[in-house]
Amino acid sequence: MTEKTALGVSPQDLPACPVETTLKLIGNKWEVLVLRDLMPGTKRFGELKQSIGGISQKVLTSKLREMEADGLVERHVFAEVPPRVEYSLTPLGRTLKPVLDAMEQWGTAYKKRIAAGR
Amino acid sequence: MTEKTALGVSPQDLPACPVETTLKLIGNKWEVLVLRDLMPGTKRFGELKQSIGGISQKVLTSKLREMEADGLVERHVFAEVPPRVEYSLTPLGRTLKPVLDAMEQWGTAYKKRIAAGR
DNA sequence: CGGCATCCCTTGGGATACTG
DNA sequence: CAGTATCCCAAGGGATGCCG
Repeated sequence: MTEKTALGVSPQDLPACPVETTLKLIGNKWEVLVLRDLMPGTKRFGELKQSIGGISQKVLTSKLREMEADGLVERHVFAEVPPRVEYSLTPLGRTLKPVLDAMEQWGTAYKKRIAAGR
Repeated sequence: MTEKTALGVSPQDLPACPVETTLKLIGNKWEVLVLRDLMPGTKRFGELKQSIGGISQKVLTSKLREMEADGLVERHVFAEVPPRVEYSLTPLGRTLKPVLDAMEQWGTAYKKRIAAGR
């Protein structure tokens, strides 16, 4: 890794194929679901854990850290008792909306197909 | 699992969220890459293994079987010596093109971003 | 060539307990 | 509440060898 950018990503580390590049950032199921749940707006850690469903807090924490390092997610800590931490998408993270939308549309169409018995 | 369809998928098994439904079918890195490489057209097993890159034939075989069971991929065996097996997308598989396109476009834009040092 | 079968290892990821 | 720290397990996935 040479010549790091602000995001900690150097261009040479990225695969030649754009699709693989995307997979590097959101190739994991949990990452996609975090994206989906933050797309509408800011959420607290606990809310996120609940809305994703079935994720342990250890994994959620690690995924959020990765996505933060990749510049997709922002973390805001409030100096309160009890502590409050809010997560939101960065502008870069929000640019992934078309991908999420495509997935949502396909899933919807697919379910109609299945329901129709095809 | 009750009332199975021709694809072996029953509607009740699908998550309520369309995005999760899509993830069930192509939530894996390899599955996305198989899709990408079959999108242009038919490929033989060996070609696929090469073009995907970094996948073992055991994993490729298992992923192709899964995708075949899900109705995304078709398998054509030719009775020749040496044997030839060709894989192609089904009409259903081809409907995933918008998702792949969205990922490709995002990856391209992201790499420009990184190259520009942002 | 295109598989299975087998062995084996790394990793993702869950559960629990503890802390600021 | 939002973590960190352990422990532990199951699954993903690589390598090799054999077969039709």
